[in-house]
Amino acid sequence: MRRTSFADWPCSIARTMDLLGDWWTPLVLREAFYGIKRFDVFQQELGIARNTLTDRLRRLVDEGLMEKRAYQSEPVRYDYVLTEKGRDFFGVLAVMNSWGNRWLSGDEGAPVVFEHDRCGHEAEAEVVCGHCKEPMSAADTHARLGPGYPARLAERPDIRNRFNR
Amino acid sequence: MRRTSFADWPCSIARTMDLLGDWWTPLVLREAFYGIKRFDVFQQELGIARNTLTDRLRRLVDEGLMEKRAYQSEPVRYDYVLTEKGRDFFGVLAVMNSWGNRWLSGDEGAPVVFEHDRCGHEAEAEVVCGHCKEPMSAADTHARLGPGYPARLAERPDIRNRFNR
DNA sequence: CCCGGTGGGTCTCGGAACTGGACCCAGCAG
DNA sequence: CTGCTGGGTCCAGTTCCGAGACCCACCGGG
Repeated sequence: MRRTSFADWPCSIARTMDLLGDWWTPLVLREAFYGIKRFDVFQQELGIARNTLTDRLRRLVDEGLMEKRAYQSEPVRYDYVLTEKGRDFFGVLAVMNSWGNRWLSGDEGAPVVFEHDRCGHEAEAEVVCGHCKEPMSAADTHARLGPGYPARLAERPDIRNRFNR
Repeated sequence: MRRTSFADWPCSIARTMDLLGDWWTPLVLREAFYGIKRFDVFQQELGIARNTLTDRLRRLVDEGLMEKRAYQSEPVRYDYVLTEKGRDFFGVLAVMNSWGNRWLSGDEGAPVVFEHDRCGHEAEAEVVCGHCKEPMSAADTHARLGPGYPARLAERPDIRNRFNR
């Protein structure tokens, strides 16, 4: 009775969660963005069990978000660096950080803030429409079937209903 | 030996993952953004086990992302609607959707795309700096200690090192 | 008055996943 | 030849997850 897999659902959110949707994976990625590369450092900073870390790193490598590199030989030692696919995931973490700063901080304020080097200011991440660059919120955005949506499913009345407004 | 809790870590990403970091919760929220309100519909659309759904909805209500409302009495029937905190989570899902569309779609293209009502165009979500409104990426952003970071921890050399550039 | 349907759940149980800790191995430094 | 470093694997115990059965209040029909 294995966990149901979302990898084949026609939904990028489900697919993303299938890849990264456990408690540790995003934190491993966060460490990687902080510049952590080595197994031991990941392990110490996160306090994660070594086998669990092995597992997460392997999955991230398999899925192409990180790369395992031998950074020396004799003795051969490996480290883990982000690929472009992995670096591109930064946006998700940044938005998650902003949401958490807004809603989960106590009176003392945000634990960690971002600074944007290009403008030199402290700033929260914001989500905007890729076309008009205006903020994008649930109220002014809706979903449509894309080209990759299975035609067979798109016929179903509940699906049509959901995407039809 | 319960799962280690991230709720008290000085990191909004960890706190967010502690709340929502299982496979189902973001999908329940996705359904809510599609306009789903009722228990049965969540259950049928996701194919989630009923007890698991009960659990996820209860946590979302406890954490203030959703609200349980009696929408009729005799018999009393409940539904679940997003609160402001929950609606604000849309950004995270939108960015996750965009990332998945970019990296996890096959040849046939994205399964679901967003349309931004304000400009009327199909558009992917983009993450920008809240200050200068320019795109924010891992390369041009770095993290700093915020006011809510515990002073005691901030002393530690590994922590100082991490946030110091 | 009883039969079944609807909506929103709870109970049970087997299998999977997470955790902590012990163990492993190659190279090298003392 | 002992022990340390770095990058792991193996194992046992506990907890969590998923499927499906069961529950209960109300309603409408015959």
